[in-house]
Amino acid sequence: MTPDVTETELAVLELLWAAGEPATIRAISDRMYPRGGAAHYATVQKLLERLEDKKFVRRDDSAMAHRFTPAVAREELIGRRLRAVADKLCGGSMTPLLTNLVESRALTKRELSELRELIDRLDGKSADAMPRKPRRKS
Amino acid sequence: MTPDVTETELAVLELLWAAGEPATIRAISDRMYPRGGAAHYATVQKLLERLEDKKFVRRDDSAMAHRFTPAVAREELIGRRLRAVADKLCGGSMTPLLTNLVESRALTKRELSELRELIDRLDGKSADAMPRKPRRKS
DNA sequence: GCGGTGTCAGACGGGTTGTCTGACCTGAAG
DNA sequence: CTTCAGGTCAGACAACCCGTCTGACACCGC
Repeated sequence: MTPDVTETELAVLELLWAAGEPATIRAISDRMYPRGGAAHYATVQKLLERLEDKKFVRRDDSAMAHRFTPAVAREELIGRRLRAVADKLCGGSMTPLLTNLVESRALTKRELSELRELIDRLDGKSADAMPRKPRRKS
Repeated sequence: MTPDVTETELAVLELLWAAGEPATIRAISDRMYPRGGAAHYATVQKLLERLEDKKFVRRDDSAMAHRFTPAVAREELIGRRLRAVADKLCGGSMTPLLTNLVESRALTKRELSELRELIDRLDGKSADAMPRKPRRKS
């Protein structure tokens, strides 16, 4: 369930994301393997086929040269992998990931304050308790 | 470089973490495969060997029954995987992970405020020259 | 000696992954 | 019509990984 993409499949996805519009196999192939022959073309073809199977790209086969577009955004992929980490290592809870990130000093002061802003915004929006005030009901 | 552990290898690591003290192959094997034979024992042996190669466990071979202890903490593993995600999907920057995590609504109000506490603590410790608008405090 | 308990090296079988080949289809140029 | 460039599809292929398992050997206490 909830499959993941391979390294090379990810490279294809990256190109699709970068393209911003439906792309053909040749377009991808030419970028991935400049002066690559028919074999490389076929490789890309197979990668796209597998990506389609896993629902990571959509295929438009109305025209003769099929057009492919990403079916998931990069953030979606990030989310999946984060959830995978949380599932396997934290019993599904995301909090340890957060604390690990914050404590690892991998964040600049600037990022820290950005994060604080984010929390404040979300805290105010999604929930019902405002600072210092008791809750209301929706 | 920077190898990762397999699903089953992780199971072994979990047992080592849970044990809290150096454990022998048999101890692990008995827990992983109750009423498992010599084959399962050998499986655990191989798993530990590979874990040792990857520097995830340390081996004490002074006594006849070697004792194994984890060489990395769970948080370390979490950190590695997070960094892997960041490297492959965010060009190495951790920020997208953060925003994704926070925006995914996977956090309860309680966790949010805990996180805020953490940030406040860390931010205040590392440098406190930054004036901040008053934040409610407990 | 012998059985129980270790260790170590290595094979095996299935699955995945990237690569590549071949047969077929189609539309346009010669 | 034939040819041919460009597509599509199915499938083979080698290499690798991973969990499993086997076999040979070492050590100890009885």
